[in-house]
Amino acid sequence: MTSADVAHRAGVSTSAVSYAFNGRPGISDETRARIHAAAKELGWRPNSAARALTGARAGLVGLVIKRPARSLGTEAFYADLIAGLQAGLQEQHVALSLLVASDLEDELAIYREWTRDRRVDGVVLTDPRQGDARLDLLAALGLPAVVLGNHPSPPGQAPTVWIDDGAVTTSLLEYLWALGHRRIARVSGPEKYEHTLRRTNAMAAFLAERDAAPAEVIATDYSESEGAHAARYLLSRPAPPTAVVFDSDVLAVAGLGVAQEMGVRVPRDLSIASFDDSAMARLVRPRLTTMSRDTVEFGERAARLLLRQLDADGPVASEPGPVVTLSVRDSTAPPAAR
Amino acid sequence: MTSADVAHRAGVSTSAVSYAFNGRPGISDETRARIHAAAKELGWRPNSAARALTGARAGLVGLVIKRPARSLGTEAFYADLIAGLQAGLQEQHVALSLLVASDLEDELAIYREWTRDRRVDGVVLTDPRQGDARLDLLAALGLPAVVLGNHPSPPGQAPTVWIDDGAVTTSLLEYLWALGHRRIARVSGPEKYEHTLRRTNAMAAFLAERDAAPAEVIATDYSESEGAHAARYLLSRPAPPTAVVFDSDVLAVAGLGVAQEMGVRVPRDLSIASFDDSAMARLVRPRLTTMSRDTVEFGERAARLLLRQLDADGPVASEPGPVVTLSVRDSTAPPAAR
DNA sequence: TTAGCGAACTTAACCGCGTAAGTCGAGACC
DNA sequence: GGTCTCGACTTACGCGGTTAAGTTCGCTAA
Repeated sequence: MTSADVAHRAGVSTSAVSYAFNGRPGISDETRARIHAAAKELGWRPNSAARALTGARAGLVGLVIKRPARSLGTEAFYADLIAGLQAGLQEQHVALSLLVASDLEDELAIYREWTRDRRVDGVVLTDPRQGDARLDLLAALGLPAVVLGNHPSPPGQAPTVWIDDGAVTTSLLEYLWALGHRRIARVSGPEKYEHTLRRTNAMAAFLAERDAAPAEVIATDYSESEGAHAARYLLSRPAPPTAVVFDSDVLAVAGLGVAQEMGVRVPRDLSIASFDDSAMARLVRPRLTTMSRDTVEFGERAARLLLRQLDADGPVASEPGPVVTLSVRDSTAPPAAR
Repeated sequence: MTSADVAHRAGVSTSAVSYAFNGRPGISDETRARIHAAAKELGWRPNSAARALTGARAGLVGLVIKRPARSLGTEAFYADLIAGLQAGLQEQHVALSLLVASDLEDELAIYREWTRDRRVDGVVLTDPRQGDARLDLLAALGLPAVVLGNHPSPPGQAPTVWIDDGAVTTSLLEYLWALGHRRIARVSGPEKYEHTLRRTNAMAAFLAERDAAPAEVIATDYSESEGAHAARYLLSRPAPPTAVVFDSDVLAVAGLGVAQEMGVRVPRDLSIASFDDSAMARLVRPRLTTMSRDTVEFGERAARLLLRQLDADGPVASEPGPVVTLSVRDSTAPPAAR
């Protein structure tokens, strides 16, 4: 079953089939329809390897995950993201290829190789940093990309599906502030990530506006152990915070566990809130108040933006991601009266 | 950078390069070494699209996930599995391609398409059932596969990396029995899966051997809501169980939440144990006693078995997966004296 | 001495598609 | 009426490998 079969059935040459399938001019509408009909009858679709070989689409999009492989399962983010990307790509019969890189050099090498072999048509980038080396490399390689980030990307760079973590942070803090919390601490992710910085800055601005003392922020590597450690530290201070926000739900659940062990009642003695929602946040007791973002939808949008970019010749504009909403559950309450 | 460049540098023809790289005879050891040296100097590796086109390796292995896309993130299993597969495949520069199927028909269609396009060299199958239609199709298509299952596969079928869920079940029950539990219930996964059946049978046999009453088993679709529902039902019986085992940790955590809401103290009034370990089991309070299996390792073994099968001409033998061990944590204790 | 043979390579024909360059016929134009 | 142009296709070649079918050549055996 090759394009020759389709060509024969439609009474044309294989190049006519190729032109028809790639939406190129030089084929009358009538013939084009006849070719598509023939292909449909035979159940033919262009062989992806052959297309990749001639420099056309490979029908494959890549995602590099730069985390220690073992930690992948801990967080729902990547799993949800993958599910979303999948859904978005499937519409155009594009598959997703996954690679786990151990460090930046590794990741860059993968992009080089993918480009060299035309293995993928484009890639999805997560966890952007400031002055991200990957963006420069991808631009140099000419490999189309879409970034999951915090703000529209500057012209000339890969488009971003963005969620403004600053605004999200502010919403969450407004809620806690309204409850009456004045000593709010934060257990964050690594400072190198842009979203971490954005949250930090937004929090600082929020408190400054209200003439409150700066928040204590403890950075972690997102691991349970560092989350637990940070929580233990915060709760054993002379004047412990009345509320702690955690950058991920794994951190939050780890923190919750520590609180329970220390006999700190949540939410009575301590309110806990988390960015990042997931099943875990709903499953623990008390259930966690979180900022919930539809990660699957986030992935779907990224996939579609990437496909649009592949179809378009020129640059494509960034676009906002799904709306983030506050899910108030049982882990937050007004601070206990002193 | 093509094989011609390498050939030129080594002073041979491109076919010599091809033979050398594919370990075929007809090339002297000396020449072979020279060719490999030349390739290394130039940083050349065969273009995967071109190889796929001629019917050789595509350098891609497929994994179809047949779960509602939204639920992917809930369970750590797939994420861990993916991480493991990745690690195992990377050794031979084989990538992983992922597809989410909504139902069996979908999944079968994907295998057909992958075969037709030679898109993947082989696939990994999870959640085998009895008389699994996928195995028949894959055999018919001649698409190499590896199954993550419960027992060595019968000759002529795709090899399995197996973990005997029956034995695992028995271990867990022995522990609970030794603690003194006599009314043990179970919240299981869907009955259609082989591992569910194996556990059910093992549990029945275990109790029968000890002249105990058969256990109450409630099947769910692995969702939090059905898990919670099952737990609520069990705990409101006239003579509630003193211990409940859950087939997955999501179910277990959902059950734990219900117990806490109902004022049932864990582990004092009720012991909870789970097959499937993950970060969540360690993060909740009380921490869950689980049978823990290294899912990442499971994936790695599957990947290596698949690669071995691709290299081998004939059939490859099944092999045991990683050892499953009991992790005793805080959710189990002797039953309260009546 | 010469046919025979196997090891070591090379030549050439694909694999299935994309596309630049060519062909052909019909209408436009002067 | 003859040349031009343009749309609609076709021919022919290349992408980067694999591999069946040669081609050498040194060596053995009768």
